[in-house]
Amino acid sequence: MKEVLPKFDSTFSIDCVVFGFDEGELKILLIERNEEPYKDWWALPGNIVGENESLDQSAGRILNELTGLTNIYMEQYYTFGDVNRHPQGRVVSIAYYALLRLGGEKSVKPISTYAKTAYWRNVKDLPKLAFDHQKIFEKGLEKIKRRIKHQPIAFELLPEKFTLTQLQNVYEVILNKQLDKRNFRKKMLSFGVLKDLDEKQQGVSFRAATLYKFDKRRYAKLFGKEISF
Amino acid sequence: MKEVLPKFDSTFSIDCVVFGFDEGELKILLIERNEEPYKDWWALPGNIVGENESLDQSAGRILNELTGLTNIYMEQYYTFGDVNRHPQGRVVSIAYYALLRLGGEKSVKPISTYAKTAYWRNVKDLPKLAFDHQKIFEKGLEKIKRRIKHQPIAFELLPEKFTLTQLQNVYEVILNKQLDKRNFRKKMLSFGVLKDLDEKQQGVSFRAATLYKFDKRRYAKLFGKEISF
DNA sequence: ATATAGCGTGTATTTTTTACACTAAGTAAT
DNA sequence: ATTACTTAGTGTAAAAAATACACGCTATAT
Repeated sequence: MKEVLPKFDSTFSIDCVVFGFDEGELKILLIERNEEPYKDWWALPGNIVGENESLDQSAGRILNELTGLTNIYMEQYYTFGDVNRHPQGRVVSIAYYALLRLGGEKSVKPISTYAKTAYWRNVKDLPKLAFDHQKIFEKGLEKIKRRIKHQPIAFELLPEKFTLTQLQNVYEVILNKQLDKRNFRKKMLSFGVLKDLDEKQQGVSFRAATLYKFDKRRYAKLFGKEISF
Repeated sequence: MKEVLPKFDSTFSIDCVVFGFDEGELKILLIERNEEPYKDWWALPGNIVGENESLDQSAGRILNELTGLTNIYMEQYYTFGDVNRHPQGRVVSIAYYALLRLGGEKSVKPISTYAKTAYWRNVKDLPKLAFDHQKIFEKGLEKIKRRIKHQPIAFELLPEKFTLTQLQNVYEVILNKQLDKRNFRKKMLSFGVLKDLDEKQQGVSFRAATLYKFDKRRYAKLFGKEISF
């Protein structure tokens, strides 16, 4: 059976742009490579897809190995296949972006076997990246810029309970522009997918804001009625 | 060098959803397979990516082999990588959609070495497809539904000179809903990217409509000012 | 001359988006 | 307790965009 398919010296990998939102900044997770090629360079976390893994599984595994977390929100967005993108042979890379909650416990201490270190870096201040990872990152950022206008992905970057100001910050930093506070709140609340928790922020040194929660059930019921930001 | 990369029994292919618009209908190009697996089944045109081809090149080649045309508008939109999607081994498939002008000369007589036949089929009346091609098609259709609202892709489905009614038909058939004629025209013309050619339709048995052309230069100048339909 | 089929056009209403600034509430320091 | 400070929370008016809606015009065919 198998011999029917031509085999080249080729393989495929997954690369992940892992976004996190922390202290008003949009960050991504970079690793410092420990192996050739591009040893000691900064790179996006990624890996070869296993023989018996689907692409989504593989991306999930890579994120789990890196963060210890499961059930991370992620989405495939583009596949990079230039012939010479990898110096050691033909490697087609399927890119995923992931969105992570950093708020609160700051739980994400990246670990990885194949990397020396892993750090969160502000997307506005990235080092030079290995391979074509700069391009992969840029396309990923573009993608979430577009998607945040229609899909409720902003919540994936926030703790379960969040304030409207925090939510607005996420939109502002991803869309890279200031939004009007009153208009933002009016519109956001008008979608009817935010649940007022009758609860206030804790531990802030000023007036505490109301906490909200994204109401997935309500959103699901709106069935495709796209949020249009 | 190369031995550093693990090699599996794996390869990648391109599959194309080739859209065409003809006589008010949205169609795609299907081939009848001439080889195992799925011999005699209908399938999306596709092929293995060559060793020294980028993905875009490969998609271009496949389309060229099939239609004889070059410079077809196409766009990669998703990669399908379930472990068992191909019965003969691990084949990850990168999907492209293509948009073709069928109007006028009806020039596209599909040919292919690896297919018995190729036919245009209305998207509303597709046969059972090989592999996971149904899924690939559906995602492709979704994609252009979404994209036609923001990008000037409708023109790729029309001859260079077209009437506003034809343009409206493209939107209607892709969005799968009726649009108001006056509102459509008002909005479409307001973008300022249609050039009135001072020319009328020929050979129609009723009042001839004005022909328009998509003005790429003007569109490019609007730089990202997205059309929002 | 007449029938026919699609072309081309404007206005009023509703909805959505935008612009804009002050008071309230809680904390921290004195 | 008073004060200073910082962020929360709120409404309205104007502008822009989206929608709903119907008929005379024009070229062709007979």
